[in-house]
Order: sequence, then C-alpha cells, then structure tokens
Amino acid sequence: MRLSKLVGERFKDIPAGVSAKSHSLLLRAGYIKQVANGVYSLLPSAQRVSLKIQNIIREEMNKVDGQEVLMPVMMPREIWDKSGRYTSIGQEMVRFKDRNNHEMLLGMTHEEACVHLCQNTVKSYDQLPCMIYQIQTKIRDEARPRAGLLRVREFTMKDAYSFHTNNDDLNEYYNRVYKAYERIYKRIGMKNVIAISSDNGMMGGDGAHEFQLLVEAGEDNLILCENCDYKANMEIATSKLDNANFDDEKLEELFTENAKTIDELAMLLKKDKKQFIKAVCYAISGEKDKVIVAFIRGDKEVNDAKLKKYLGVNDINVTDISDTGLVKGNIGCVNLEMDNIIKVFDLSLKDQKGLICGANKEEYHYCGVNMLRDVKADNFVDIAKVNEGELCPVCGKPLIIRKGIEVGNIFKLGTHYTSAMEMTVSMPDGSQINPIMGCYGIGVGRCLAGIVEESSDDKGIVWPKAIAPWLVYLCPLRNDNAEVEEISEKLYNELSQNFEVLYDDRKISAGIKLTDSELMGIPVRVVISPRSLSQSQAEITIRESGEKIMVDLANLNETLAKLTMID
RNA sequence: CGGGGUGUAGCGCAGUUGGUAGCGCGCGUGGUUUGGGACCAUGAGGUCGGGAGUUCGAGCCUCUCCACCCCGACCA
Repeated sequence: MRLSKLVGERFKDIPAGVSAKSHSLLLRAGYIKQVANGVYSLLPSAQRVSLKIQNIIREEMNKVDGQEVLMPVMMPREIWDKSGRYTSIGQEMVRFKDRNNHEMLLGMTHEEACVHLCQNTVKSYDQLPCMIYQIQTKIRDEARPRAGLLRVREFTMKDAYSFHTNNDDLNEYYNRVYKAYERIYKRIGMKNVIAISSDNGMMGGDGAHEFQLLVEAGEDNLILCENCDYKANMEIATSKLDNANFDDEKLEELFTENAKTIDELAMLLKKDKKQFIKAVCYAISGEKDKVIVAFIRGDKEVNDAKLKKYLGVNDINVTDISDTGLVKGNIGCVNLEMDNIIKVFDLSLKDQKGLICGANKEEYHYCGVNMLRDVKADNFVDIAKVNEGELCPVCGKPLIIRKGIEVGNIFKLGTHYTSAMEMTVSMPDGSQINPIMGCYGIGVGRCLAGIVEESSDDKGIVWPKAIAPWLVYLCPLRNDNAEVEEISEKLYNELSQNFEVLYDDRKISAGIKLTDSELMGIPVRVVISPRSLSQSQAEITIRESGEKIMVDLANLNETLAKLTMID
C-alpha cells in the first residue's frame, strides 16, 4: 500500500472532547471516523486490523468444530415473541415497521435467530453437539455510548451458539470454548485478560464467564484477590464477613436527639459504626405504593445491582419517604410492621446482637437489638457493596479493585430458548428433548480498541504483530535523491511479494514520516536514505522496543522474515 | 432518563462594550530546503449547529430545537 493513496489522514492535534486513549489514538492515526454518537466508520487501516482479529477468532472457532453461518441483522418480531424478549428488552433494541407495516427489529444478539436456523434442521441427537457461529454487525441503541470504539451502538461481533443433549456434554464443550477464548486473546496480542465467573461470585459457580481486559479505561469494577484465584464483578462480588461480636443486652429505647445519620450517631454515642443498623429506602419504578427498606450494617453500603437481582426488578431508586409513614433517620427493623414496605436484610446482620437501630419515631433509637430475638426476619441476603481492602471470601486476604473492559463472554443457556421456541431433537430411545444451549460472544471492535488501550506509548499505537494493519513501514527519506527513490520503489515491489508493506512514498520531510510510522504503530520500520545507502544498508527500527539495526540490503528479506514472524 | 459542558474552515482554536469572518495546522500551485512535524510566495476552503426573536445592524443578546462530549442511571 502506498501511503500517499491511503484513505485516512493523520492529525497532529489531539482531538477535542476525547478522553479515552484508544479513542484519541485511533482518531489521530486515521483509523476511525465518527458518523454519529457511538457509530463509527472503520478506515482501511482499521478494517485490516479488524479482519485480522476476525480471522484469528474464525480459526479458533473452527478448531472447536464451529460452523460459520450468517444470520440476518433484520428480523421479524415473531421469532422474538416466542422467547418473550420482544417486549422484555428495553429501548436498546431497535424496532421499526417495514413498508408493509410489519413489526421488525435489528438484531442485538441472535439466540432466537440461531434456534430458528437450527430447529427442524438439526433434528437428531446424532447431529449433536454442534456449534454455529457468525461474525456480524450487531445493533444496540445504547443509552450512553462512550470512549470511541469501547462502547458503541453498532459493532462487529462474533457470536456462537452450541447445542447439546445433556449437561455433561455442554460442560465439556464449554470448557473447550473457554480454552479457545484464552488462545484467541493470546494470539491477538491482548495481555491482561482475565476470565471471571459471572454466575454468583462465589467460587464454584460455572454458569457463565466474562473475559475482562484490565485497563484503566474499563467501565466495569472488578474485585480481585491477589493471593488466590477469587475474582468477580463488583455487581456480584462478596467479601468475608468481619462482624464484631457485641454483647447481648436487653432491648431499650435510647434518646438520640437529632442524630440521624450513622456518622452522627456514631459520634454522639461514641460507638463503632459496625454496631448500627443502617436503613436505606428504595422505590421500585412502576410500583408507587411500595417501599423497599434495606437494612445493612452501619459501615457498609448497599449494592443496588445485588438488591435488584434479589428483588427481580429492573429499576430501583433511592426514594423520598416523606409520605410513607417511615421516619427519616430513625427507621429501624424492630417493631416495624407496615403493609407498604418490603424489608430486606443484609447477611452482615444475620444472628447479630447488641446492635443499634432506629425506633421508628423522632429522636429515638433502640439499643441492644438482637436480630434473633427482636426482629422477625427470615430473608437475610447478600446486598452489600464490596470495598477495596475487605477480605477475600475464599482465602481471607485483602481484595483489590481493578477496572476492566468486557471483551468476551460465555454462557450456559440451558433450554431456555429451545423450550420457548419448541426446538426438539430425537433421542436414541425415540423421545424428543429440547437441546441444551451454550452461547459465546466476542466484540471485535472492542478488542481492537482494547488492545490500543493497553498497547501504546507517548508516540502512538504499538500494534501486536498478529493484528497490525501492515507489518513493514517502508520509509524512504530524501525522496529528492534519485538513488533513494529508485531503490525504494524497487524494494517496495520486491518486499510486497513477501510482506505486508506500507510504503511512505510521500515527498515530505523526514520528521513527518517518522512520526506517522510511530503514531500508526507499524511493528517494523525500514528507513532507506542516502546515509544508509552509502553502506548499501537499510535502517530497521522495531516499534515496540525502539531498537535500531542496520541491515545489508542483500539480507533485508531474510531479516524482515525473522522480525515479522508471529509468535 | 437526570446532572454538567461544548458547537465558528478538514483538524485544533481566537473572536473585546453588538458594527464587513480570523489564527495555526492541513489542502492546491510555484520555488528554496532535506534524518524528528522546514521556509518563501500564492490560492482554495464558512448558512458562525438549526429556527424564531430583539436591534438600523447579531458569531456575540433572548427563546427554542438539535448534535456531540463528560459523570450517573441503563447495558439481551
């Protein structure tokens, strides 16, 4: 490729209003161009990277017996009605009517389409297990796209779906795909990827994993143990309980003046915050008359995601309780009997005694609260947010928090979709069963941007060789020099036989060429100049290390073959 | 959806109390340069996000809509 003809210009100025490193570098180096909020065109250089990532994914999917298909982006409402998701998914699914007034949608995922494809096509146990996959455009009208390609509304994704006759077979296949994913991330040059269980956070959950790239620009908070293998998304992470065992005392009312918050009470009574019971009130959207009151140990905070999951609702908000009969700042779980409230207790309160909670009237709290004796509660669940430094639920060592980008996920779906859509296969005994499914996704663009997030320096992108748009940047300096010009042209023609060469044939000053080669992140730069030609040599610079070597022109092919070899 | 911010040339930006639209980079042409974003000359490029209003006159003031960015909510 001649750089003078490459579509996509490079910019010296840092783009305005851009915060993510990958976003800035991809724009500046001429890889992407924004079309709308969360919608981008990939320029030729980015498309080359994308195709290389896709091909690696394709090879690994084929290795686990995947069969590539292509399902539609546009689908009729009917197949999504069968799973119930036409109505259960919110505005992130794009819906529209076609010219015949038929309700249609744009695919954000393809479980329904996949079952549609396979039902009455895959009919017998004898055909299982089988897996189909596609690399295709997904449309998700995200509420808030951000950070360039990291979170977009339209993107290329590899999604795969497997079918099995029994759980053992699914589990075995799931593990094969898990290993394939590890190979994919390694091969595309992604370094800090971890797989975390997204099942229930405790060890042993193996129903789903998400693959998280650990970079600062990540939007997921991950709780990790540096000592053992515990790792979990903040949404479901747990920590080891560290309750102080307070003495059992008799229940008494306590005058607490105007102290309302845990901080004020701890100050007033000179007690550890752990001795208090905090009450947090939530409203469920759409249910005006109900109030959720979550009780939790005074020093802890409620994890909304966990609470929502427990309640099985989509949306909760911290609510104003002024007209509910609850006394703000004095809410307590002792003698609290109201029809319009749903009480939830965090595990940190289970079986505890000697605690302090609100007395449900102004200026008073109860002390000596014994959860077993004084509170009629049976629903103790984990709704607590984990903070950095809390102890690992497995090994007891301190936990740390890291940011991550979800670059892939794998799920055991079970028979949810096959039963909803009535897909069956014949078994040896003549019976019909709904096959068990697994599904497996990887976002291609997110991988591309994620790699830029973790692989760049102050000069620009540093592409891993396996996915670099070109491997060799042929860079003549002094194009006015006839010999440089002639030899460079000749080299371009020759080297292009064996390597992917980006030839900087522009008649411009040296600084621009050298800077562009670094900004674009091409792994190997070959400089041809009067200086190098005087020795019949080329000067090679390795982008990643900055290492420079002089190579005789006669040995150039051989040297480049070594330098561009993909590990 | 809530909060904050920004919209002026391809990119980055300036534009004073309201008075003829500017700078740097980039782009075209001619020339001089030549190993880390050279220089001279010259040229092209604008519905100042859209609409309405105030005014003799609006990039600037008012209202309104829109787009984009950031934080949060949301994320099959």
